[in-house]
Amino acid sequence: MKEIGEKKAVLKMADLAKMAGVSKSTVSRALQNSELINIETREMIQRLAKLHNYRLNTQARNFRLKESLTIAVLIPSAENAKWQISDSFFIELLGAISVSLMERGHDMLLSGLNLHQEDLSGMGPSKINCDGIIVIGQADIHERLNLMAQTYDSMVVWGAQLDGQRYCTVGGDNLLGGRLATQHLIEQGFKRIAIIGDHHTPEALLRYQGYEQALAEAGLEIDPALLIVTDGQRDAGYQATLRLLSSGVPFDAIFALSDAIAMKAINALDAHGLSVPENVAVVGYDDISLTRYYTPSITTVHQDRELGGRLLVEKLLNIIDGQAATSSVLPTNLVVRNSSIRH
Amino acid sequence: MKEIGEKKAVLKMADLAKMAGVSKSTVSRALQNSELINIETREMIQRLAKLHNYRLNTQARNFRLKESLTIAVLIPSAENAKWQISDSFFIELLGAISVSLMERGHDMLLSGLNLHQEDLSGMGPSKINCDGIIVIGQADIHERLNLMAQTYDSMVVWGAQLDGQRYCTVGGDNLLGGRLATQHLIEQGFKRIAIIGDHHTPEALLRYQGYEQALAEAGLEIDPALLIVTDGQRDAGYQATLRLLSSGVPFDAIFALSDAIAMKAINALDAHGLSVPENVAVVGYDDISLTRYYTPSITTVHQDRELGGRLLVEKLLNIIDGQAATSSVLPTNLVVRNSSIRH
DNA sequence: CTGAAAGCGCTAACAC
DNA sequence: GTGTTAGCGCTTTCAG
Repeated sequence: MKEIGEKKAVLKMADLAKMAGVSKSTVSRALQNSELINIETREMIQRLAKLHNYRLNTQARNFRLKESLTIAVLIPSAENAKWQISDSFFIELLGAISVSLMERGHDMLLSGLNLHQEDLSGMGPSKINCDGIIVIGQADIHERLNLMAQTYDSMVVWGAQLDGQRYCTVGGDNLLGGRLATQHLIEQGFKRIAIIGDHHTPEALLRYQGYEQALAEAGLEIDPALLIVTDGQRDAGYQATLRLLSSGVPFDAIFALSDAIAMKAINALDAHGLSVPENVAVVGYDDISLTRYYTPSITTVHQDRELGGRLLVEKLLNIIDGQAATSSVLPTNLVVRNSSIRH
Repeated sequence: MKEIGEKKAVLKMADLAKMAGVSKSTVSRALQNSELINIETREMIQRLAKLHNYRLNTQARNFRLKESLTIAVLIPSAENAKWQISDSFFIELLGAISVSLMERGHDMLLSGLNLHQEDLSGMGPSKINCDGIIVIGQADIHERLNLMAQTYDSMVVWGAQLDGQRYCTVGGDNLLGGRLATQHLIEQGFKRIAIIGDHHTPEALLRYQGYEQALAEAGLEIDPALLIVTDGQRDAGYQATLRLLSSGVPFDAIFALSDAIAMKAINALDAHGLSVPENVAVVGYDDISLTRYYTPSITTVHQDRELGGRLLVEKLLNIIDGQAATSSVLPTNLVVRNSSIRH
C-alpha cells in the first residue's frame, strides 16, 4: 500500500525526529499542534515536516487510535444485481451524504458488501474498516437490519420508520406522499389511477397505502388490476406500462412509485400513441433533478435529499460519539408540473 | 473505530489461539488456509473461529501488510462545487468501476479530496489510505495530474489522451465521436449546427474539434456564434440554449456535448415552442441510459462505461502490481434515435 | 516541556 | 507442522 503521493518516500516520524534532534513523541505532539510542546519547537518541527514533505501514515495512526474516519455506505442491491443504482434518487442522496461527510472530515467508502448474502445474524457484516455505516434503502432486508442492530449500533438507514424497528432511520413521509400524489390526481378529475412500482419495499408499500387511503376518502374504487408490480430490471417501468396497456384495463392516470418509473412509463405511453398529460396523467415520486427538464415536466413528490443526507450523517456521527439519535421523518410535499395537468 | 458487526466483541487472534491451544501464528495461517498447517488443525481453528464469531481485524492486517485493498475514486469537482455529479454518465461509470473493483476484491473510497486545492506539486495528495486512485475526468487539471504522475504512479484517469501526458488514461475517441455526431447531422441535411457545452475540458475540446473537422470536410462554414459555452451550473444546458435562442442566430440543429445538456436543450426548445426533431434536431453525447427513454429518444454518441470501468480497474491493479499499463481509447459509435431524424 | 517505553492486532521470517 | 519473535508507524501514559 502506498499513500497517495508517495513513491517510495519512506520518511517516517522517527526520521523527522532524528533530523529535528528530538524524540518521536515530540514530533507526534508537534504535528498535532499540542500545547504541550514549546511553540518554537512546534513550529520548527512543522516547518521541517513541510519542507521534507513528510506525511503522516494515516493507516498507522488509525490503527493505533482504532478509528478510521471513514463511513461505509451500503446499498442493498436487488437480489443478483450489483450496485443496481439505476435510480438517480439514490445517487443524488449519495451525493448529499458525501458532501456532509466531507464537511465533517470523513471519507465515504462504497462497499461491495452484499447485505443479502452477508451473514448478519448475530454480528453483522465484517471485512470493512469504518466507523459506522449508512444503509441506503431498506429494500427487503428490514429483518436483517433489525437483527444486525442488536449487536451493532453504529448504523443509520434511509427508509421508512417501521414497527418494532431497532435501528435509526431518516426518510420521507411516504404515506403522506402517496396520498398527496393520489389526491392531486383525483382533484384533476382522474378516477382510474393505475399505480406502478414495487410495493414490496417498505417505502413503496407506504406510498401505496397512501394511494389507497386517498382513493377510499374520495369514495373511489380500489381496483387490483390497476396495480402493476415492477421487477428490478432497468426497463421495468417501461415493461410494466406495456403490461398495463395490453391488459385492456381502462385507466386515465398513472401514479409511478419513482420518477425513474414515471419517465419510462411516459415513454411507453408515447410509443403507444398516448400522450401525457392529454391522454394519461402521470405523477412520479422523488423529484429527481431531471423531472423538471423532462418533456413533459413531471409532477412528483419532493424528497429533500440535501436534508436527508445531512441528517443521516449527523445522526450517525452522534451515535458513534455515544449520544442517542432518534429517527426522523422529513417534510414531504407535492411539486406540480405539466405531466398531470390538463390544459 | 468499531469494525462492522462488532459491539464490544474483542475477540482477537490471541484469544482464539488460547482457546485452540495453539499459537497466534498457527491461527493466522489456519485462517489464511495455509497449506503449512495440518488440515485437521486448520479446520478445527476455522470452525472455532466461526463458532465464536471471530473476525479478523482488517485494519491491523492492512497496516501490517501495508496494503488497504481499497481504491480511491476522485472526481475533480468544478471549482467551488462539491461532488458536482449531476451528470449521470459519471455515475454510471462509477457504477461500472465499483462492480469491477468488487470483483477484484477491492473496496471503493469516494474521497472528498479536492484536486484543485490539494497541493499536488511534488508529492500529490495525502491523507488517503488506498492502494491507488482513479480520477474520473480531467476537467481542467491535466497539468496537475501530470505533475502528480511524476512522483506517484498508482493512478489512472478517465479522459482523453493528451500530448506529453505522463499518466495512464482510458477514454472514448472524442474526436471521432464529435465527427460522427456532426456528420450524421450533416447527412440529415442540417447546415447550421449549434454546439453547446464546455470545450475547456480536454474531452469536450476534442469533440468540438471533431465537429469542426466534419463541417470543414462538408464545406460548411464554422460560425463562432453557433458555439455556446456552458458553465458548471445545474441548468447550464437550459440557460445556454436560451441564450442561443435569444441571440437570433439561425440554427437548425444542436450538437450537445453531453446527454445531460441535450435533455435540457430539448426542454428549453420546447419551452420556446420548438419541437425536436421537427424544428430542431439534437444529438447528445455519452448514451446515458435515459436517452433511450426520453421523449423524443435521443441520438447520441455511445461511450462504453462497462468496458471503461473494467479497463480502468484492470490497468490500475496492474500498475500497483508493478506491471506496465498503456492508455486505451475505447471504440466509439453513434446511436441514432429520434431526436435527429426528420420523418 | 520533553523523552522512554509500551503496545494497538496482526504477519512472516526464522527457528525448532 | 508449529511456535517464537520481531516488528509495521504511530500515540500516549508515565517519568523525569
